[in-house]
Amino acid sequence: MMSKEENKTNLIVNYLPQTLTEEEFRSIFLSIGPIKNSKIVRDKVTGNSFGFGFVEYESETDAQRAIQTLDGLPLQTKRLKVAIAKPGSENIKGCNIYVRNLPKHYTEKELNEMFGKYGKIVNSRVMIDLQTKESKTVGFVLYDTKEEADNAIAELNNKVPPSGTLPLLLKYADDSKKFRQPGQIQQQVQQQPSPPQQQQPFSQGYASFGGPRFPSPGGPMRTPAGNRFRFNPIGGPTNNPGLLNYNQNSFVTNNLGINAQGLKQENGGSSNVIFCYNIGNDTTERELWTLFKPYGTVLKCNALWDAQKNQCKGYGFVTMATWQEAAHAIQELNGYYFKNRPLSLSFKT
DNA sequence: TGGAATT
Repeated sequence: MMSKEENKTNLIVNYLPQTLTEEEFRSIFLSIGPIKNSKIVRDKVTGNSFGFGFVEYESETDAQRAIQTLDGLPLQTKRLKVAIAKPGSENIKGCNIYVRNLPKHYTEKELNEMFGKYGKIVNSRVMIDLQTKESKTVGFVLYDTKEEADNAIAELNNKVPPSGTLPLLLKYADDSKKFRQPGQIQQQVQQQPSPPQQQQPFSQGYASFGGPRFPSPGGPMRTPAGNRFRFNPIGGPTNNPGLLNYNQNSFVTNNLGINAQGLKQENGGSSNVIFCYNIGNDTTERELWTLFKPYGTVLKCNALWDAQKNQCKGYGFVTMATWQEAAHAIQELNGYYFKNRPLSLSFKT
């Protein structure tokens, strides 16, 4: 058996949308290459996703390609973070610190400066209030090792930062494990993707400074904001500057009501139907469903069939549950390469 | 008193 230190094929994937199914998760990563296994980590009792998962590839090359291609992938209101998973046997628990009483003006930058002295920071965040956009003066710092976290708590707990007035309160973030304790059984895990579930409104995403983003120093490559790409679950990635034509800091604002590139609520706000042009002539309705599912509840997929040529006519229609979901899908997928063709998406007129 | 980074 290969020693765990050599294993560079197992990836940890963070910031998964809450509603992402195992099937969708797998299909995104399968587009890179063959997978040994994949799993979204869930609460054993409720089945709720913890928002992260694992994907193990058969080859290191594919694992690296998955990082290059999928790290930073926008999915619903989040951006995936993809990195090599540390071997489970390592001392990787208790590395996450919860911080209270941060000075109001602190962002991750100041947090990293303050905490970086005590070790390698894998991830950090400052929570902000969605309404006021102000810091909640609460944050998290995830270190690489337990020793670093221990050291930071010993050095910084109850200390008043240079620009602050209150002493910092530091705790191990998951010492209580409240949310993982067995509670009352609510419902069994639903394995089937159907029936269509109600999507969470865009505004329910969490926020930290910069919104869901490419987190802090120390981790593997971050896709820079200037190197945006679209991901095509079937045809592979391609550069496309049209994606996320708002800056990362406006993520939260955009989640509250999409208003991008000509997609305006006044052009009906009523049509849920997307006209999909240039889908090629071998595209199935199932493929369309897979393509659009990350953007909401797909009610109907239709690929028009040419009976004479016995092939798809090269266009179709996809009906989403709401105008917002349709707008979101158009915003994300228009111009995006699907089976080596740029999709042309618009509201059905 | 708080999100979701080790199955």
